[in-house]
Amino acid sequence: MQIFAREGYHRAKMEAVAVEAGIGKGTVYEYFRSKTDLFLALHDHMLSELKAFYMRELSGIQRPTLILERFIAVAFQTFRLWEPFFLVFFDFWAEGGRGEQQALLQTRLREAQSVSRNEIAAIISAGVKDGSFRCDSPSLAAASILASLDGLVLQWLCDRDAFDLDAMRESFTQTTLRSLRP
Amino acid sequence: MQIFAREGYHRAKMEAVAVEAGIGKGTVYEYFRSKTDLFLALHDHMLSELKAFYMRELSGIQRPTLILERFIAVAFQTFRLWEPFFLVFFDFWAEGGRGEQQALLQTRLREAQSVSRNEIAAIISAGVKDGSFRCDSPSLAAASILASLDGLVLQWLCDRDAFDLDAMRESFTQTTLRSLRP
DNA sequence: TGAGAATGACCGGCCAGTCGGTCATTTTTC
DNA sequence: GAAAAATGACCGACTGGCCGGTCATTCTCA
Repeated sequence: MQIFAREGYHRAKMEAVAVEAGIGKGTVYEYFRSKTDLFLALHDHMLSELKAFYMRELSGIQRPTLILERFIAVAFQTFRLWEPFFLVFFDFWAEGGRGEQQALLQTRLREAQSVSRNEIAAIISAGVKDGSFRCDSPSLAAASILASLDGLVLQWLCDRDAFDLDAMRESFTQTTLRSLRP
Repeated sequence: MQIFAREGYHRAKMEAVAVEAGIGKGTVYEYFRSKTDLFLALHDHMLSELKAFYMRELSGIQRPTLILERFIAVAFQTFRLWEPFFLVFFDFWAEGGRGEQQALLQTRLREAQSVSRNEIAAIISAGVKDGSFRCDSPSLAAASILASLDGLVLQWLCDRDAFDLDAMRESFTQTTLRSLRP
């Protein structure tokens, strides 16, 4: 992750990965068939870690409004906490948008997106049911929220200084919750 | 643009660019010092074209509400119209987030971001002044809107089928305008 | 002592960038 | 106005370095 985050997939050298891991280059190939394989494995690992983090942080909360509020807060936390993760993720997006050639990668990307979208949509739906939210299409709303977060982390990473992350979180939370208010 | 969009910066070959342009590889180097130089020039060109497109589509509209509504509509139009552009832009984001090494690129990225943010913020401010909007921080709101659009195009390109662009535009427009309503 | 883990020198494909040369067009000269 | 000279856009074969992946050898440990 260190190497891929710093250099990007294409510039990252297997030699550097081995050195960072404190092993020989050949040893890397004992565990991963190829560079692509390593990269894919890294992605899967990070994604499951991230998911576990969310589960941990959101477990036990009942009211949809609070879950959503907390979700956004946690998302903003991950920006800083998982900065290398997102740097690596950039490469996935860049490749995944290309399609065709990168079928494997694209499949994972889509799956990850749809899983998180469904999860958020479920929370919104629950909120609609118990009257704390009003929303015509929870799925669209979920996609929109996730897109915003993607876009925000992207902007932040491209220009950390121009971005007051805390102010943005505050503002974004308010806006999002207000847009769902009955 | 064709080649960079289809292959991504790193996979794109200068040879392929030359073939696509119907010239010899050597000739490319008569006009661009290096691959990076070509890529940067492409970016600048596309950005100014895009800007011109927005100017054309938004000129003459007076009321802030209508400008913003139209802006969002045009943005969604560009998703389809400028698809290759955004594919290329992915690479810029992926590299620009890396910093250090890519100083030139990052500078451009930041500048482009801040220019568009200021433009949107100005529209919102105008709306606040004439009473058609309510907003504590036009700058934050603008950043949020742009981030959403970035994230949406990203999601769409990664999975065009799972995304009803028109429905999303409709929903996003309503949500955004509602969040600014006094 | 041998089976499996670890190693890093090495190989081969790849590709950005170079360079000597061609040729159509323009300019100069007589 | 025609021959000669100058120009510079264009070309693509070639090179040098880079790096993913391999494999013969060394190491480790039970």
